[in-house]
Amino acid sequence: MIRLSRLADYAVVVMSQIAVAPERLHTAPELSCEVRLPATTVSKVLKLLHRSGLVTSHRGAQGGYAISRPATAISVADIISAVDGPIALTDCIEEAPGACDLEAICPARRNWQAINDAVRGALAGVSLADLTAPVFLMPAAANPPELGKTALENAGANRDPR
Amino acid sequence: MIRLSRLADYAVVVMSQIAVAPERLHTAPELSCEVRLPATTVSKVLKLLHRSGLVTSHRGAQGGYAISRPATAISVADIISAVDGPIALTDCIEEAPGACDLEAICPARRNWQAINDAVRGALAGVSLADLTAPVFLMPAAANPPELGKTALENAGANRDPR
DNA sequence: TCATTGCGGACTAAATTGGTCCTGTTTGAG
DNA sequence: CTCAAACAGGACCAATTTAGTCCGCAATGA
Repeated sequence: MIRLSRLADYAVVVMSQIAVAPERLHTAPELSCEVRLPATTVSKVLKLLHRSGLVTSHRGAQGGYAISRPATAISVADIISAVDGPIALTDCIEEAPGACDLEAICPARRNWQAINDAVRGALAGVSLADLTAPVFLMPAAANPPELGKTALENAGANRDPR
Repeated sequence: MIRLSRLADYAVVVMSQIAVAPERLHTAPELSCEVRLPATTVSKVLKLLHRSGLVTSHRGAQGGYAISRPATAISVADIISAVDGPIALTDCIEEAPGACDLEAICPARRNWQAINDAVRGALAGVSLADLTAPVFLMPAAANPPELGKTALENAGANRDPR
């Protein structure tokens, strides 16, 4: 189903929650409660987010987590890859060459990279700030125009209310 | 890992193979051989592709599968959803409302749809013809660590080479 | 009429994932 | 100085999902 892992889903939700009060520290139990997810699981997610530098942590009593940079500077792609590892639709994207014995003959192989980048671009085009905004506008508006047309912008154009 | 199911991967490869000789019929065993995948599995994939109308089938001796429309009119998104079902990154996209008890409070929920569409758009933007074209390769084959310019943009530009 | 080929679904085995738990370590408060 | 609150890291198990196989049936052309 080309589904996101559940942990990645959680991560986005948790990050959104933190982003609501960016200045404050948030403890794992507190977030767990706000977000209605098991404390241990939330904790696990937070650890992963911390490892990738998306949140800062403070140990000890009165400790907790805080967002490490403005929500506009964190993309959904960042969050997903923090929990799930690099965004790679197929094995042959991250594996060493030779891992797949089809390499020589597979006409698609060559282009998986492009497909993958398309998806990654789409996810990179949505920031955490976009998510918490009450109404999600196409982020092209929110992003520096120097980036040029983003995948999401295109995607937005393609957006078929199927 | 936001990974494609292996079956979806296979499906793309198999479709590519069929697309190479669009006029001919291809039997499952034949394709299995060309693509170096177990015959039973290839067969399974072909059945799924047929159900979604991506290939036509002819039973009986001398039967086989053929592509149902020009490769330019089949997108990667079509193939993936034929095998894996609708492209839905999270549960709450396809499930009935109320399935998730976070609905009321989750600030991200509302926007998953947009993210999902972005990804789907990216996949819909690449056609089977693009995949089989020898030169779908984008100029920046080694893409930058930062994903400023997106693959989709390039992909879009390369679209429909003939 | 028979070999070939697709059709549909049931079933099993393996891989992945989610979720829990346990044992540190750090640090502020009392 | 001590204790409790909080994070850190990893081992572990259970449940779900997925891949892959197999079976009997149906169609069809030689």
